[in-house]
Amino acid sequence: MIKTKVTAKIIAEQLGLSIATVDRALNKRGNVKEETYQKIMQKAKELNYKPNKLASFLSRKEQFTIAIVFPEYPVYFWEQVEKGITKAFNELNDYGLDVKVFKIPDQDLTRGREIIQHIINSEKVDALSIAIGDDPFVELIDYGIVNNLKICTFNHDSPASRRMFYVGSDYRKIGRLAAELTSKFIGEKGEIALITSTDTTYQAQEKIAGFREVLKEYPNVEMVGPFKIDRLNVNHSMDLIKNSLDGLSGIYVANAELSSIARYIEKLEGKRVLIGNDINKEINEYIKKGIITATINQDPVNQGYLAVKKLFEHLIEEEYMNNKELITKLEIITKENAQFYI
Amino acid sequence: MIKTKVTAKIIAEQLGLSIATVDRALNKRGNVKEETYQKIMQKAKELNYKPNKLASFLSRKEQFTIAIVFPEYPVYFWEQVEKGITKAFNELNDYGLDVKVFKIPDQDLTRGREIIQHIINSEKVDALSIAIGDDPFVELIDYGIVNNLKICTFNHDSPASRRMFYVGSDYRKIGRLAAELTSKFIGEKGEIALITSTDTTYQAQEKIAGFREVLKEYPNVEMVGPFKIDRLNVNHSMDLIKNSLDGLSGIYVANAELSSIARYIEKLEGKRVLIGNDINKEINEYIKKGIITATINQDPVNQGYLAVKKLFEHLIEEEYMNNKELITKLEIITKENAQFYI
DNA sequence: CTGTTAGCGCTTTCAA
DNA sequence: TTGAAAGCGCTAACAG
Repeated sequence: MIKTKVTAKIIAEQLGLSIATVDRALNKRGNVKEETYQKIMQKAKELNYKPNKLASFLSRKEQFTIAIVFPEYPVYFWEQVEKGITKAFNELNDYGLDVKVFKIPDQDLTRGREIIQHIINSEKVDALSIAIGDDPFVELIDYGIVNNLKICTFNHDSPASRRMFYVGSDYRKIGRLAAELTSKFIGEKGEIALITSTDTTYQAQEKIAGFREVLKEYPNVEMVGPFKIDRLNVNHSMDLIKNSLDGLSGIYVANAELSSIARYIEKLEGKRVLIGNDINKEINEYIKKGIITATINQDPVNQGYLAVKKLFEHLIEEEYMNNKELITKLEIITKENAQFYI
Repeated sequence: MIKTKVTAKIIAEQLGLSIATVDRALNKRGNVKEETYQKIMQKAKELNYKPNKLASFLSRKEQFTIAIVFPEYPVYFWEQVEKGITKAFNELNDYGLDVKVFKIPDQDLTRGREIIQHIINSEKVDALSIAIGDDPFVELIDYGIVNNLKICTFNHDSPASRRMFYVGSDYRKIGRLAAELTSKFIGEKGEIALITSTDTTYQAQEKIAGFREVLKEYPNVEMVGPFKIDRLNVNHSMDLIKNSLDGLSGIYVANAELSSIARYIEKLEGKRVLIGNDINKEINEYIKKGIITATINQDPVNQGYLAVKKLFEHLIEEEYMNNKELITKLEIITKENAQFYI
């Protein structure tokens, strides 16, 4: 049995209409008599018509440009995000997508503002994905939205803004998972230090809050800290809290200094559970050595991928998302499954 | 600056040639004078020409059919695999892919042989993905290969056959990861029971071997078992080993009866670490209750997706894979990240 | 409201 | 060894 593909042409022929009319009906572009419209739609359903995306895109010859803005630090994390961006680009380039990547030098929010401002004003971009933020960016995002840009945030949300959607982790859940893992690995009894960074971001706050929430479920586990570590001077910061670390069963490192801290911990006496976030080669080495017990991965590749892909789908109106949150999954990495993430 | 897309036409114009000649050169289809060929290739590189996949597929009008054969049991696992298959189908249907799904009734290898035999003889299929196996299927696979079918295995390999590649877990690694997790969760000290099924498959053997390997790294952890559980009579089988379970710190369930066993364990006195494989709603409930500590996920959706996608890429000769293994990742699921997998 | 026509970028005859 | 022409399935003027 030969299966003839059902195309708009087939429908047109069977109904004695022109392809143009069929096309107008199928795409609800109006200018079709109600009666004809019904006939076409019915025939389409009857034959199980599926429009061919390739042909559609090819003939429409639209071009879309998505700009994507994110920080540089920590490098290993954003490199993985960029892999996902590249993956989405390769997948969608033939469909008319162009992607422009802007990396913001470490912590330079002013530069970030300038770049975004410039992108909006250039009017050469259809959509924008932003991973820097906190409050000062809300008005900038809204300004872009008013100027007809489609904007989403990723990795780092600005919920107060009018961005269309957010792609990334739920940081409270990271904290929750960290608390669960650390508690279970220390045998649900003992003290856990929470280490964070000197700058108190919303994300860091959320992690701590989540951590505390879950610790309540473990009556014999206590948290000490949070201890703030200066990322430019990890060893010194650690020296300052060294005494507090004695007798602890576990440590959760909520900032990006996991490997430096692992290096420091390695030299200390005694064994303790060490949990952190994300992964790179260095972290992997400490996992192999048993210094780091486990790490929580934010699926950075997928974050980059979705930040582009979902925006593109939004642009072509395939999926319409307004004020949604696309929470990416949290993966637990230990010695025996680290190979899959590195 | 307006970026003109570089198409074969542009190259042709700039070189004063016809599109046909340019196309022949670009696709190395011969019948082009060496000199002309060089000119074209150089120009293509100079302009950074990238062929448009959509146009290429549309004009080539090839159709491919992939058949995919897998068991029904355990249902929740194969449902997830099927989701991945559907995802790949939806993604590639416009490119000319058709997928035919064959589910083999529980354990009925004879039926499996018949179906595969029939698929091969029908000559209506270009490629075949098989997830049932062990030795008796080797000659069947080789027969298909001889008959010009592209064949891969997934989830369940037949390494002795001439299949082009395998997509799925490394079962030894599952066992290894299970041992690491259980050991760490029990505080690296105590006895762990390993529960498996009555039929001794290669996969089960591998898991056990991996489990033993890693336990050696934990001097204070001992394994008891493996205990074989009859899946049609879980409670009875459990009753038989109930006494051995007293005083154990942990249990690793390597078969597909995790939720039944969790239900049984729930009623026992005392608390122990319980680790298993895969996830469904019922398993998730026991994770939430704290009966199941963690479970190891084989990424079934991705297995189904890749089993189709990679075969398709092989068919269109985009990626040529011979005798390769595509090992899918192992994910650790606990209470606080289970929501992402259900 | 409907149809005709040209064209997206590439592939494939067929003829020169 | 090269080129002209038709066509994949859909869309977008434009004319009627």
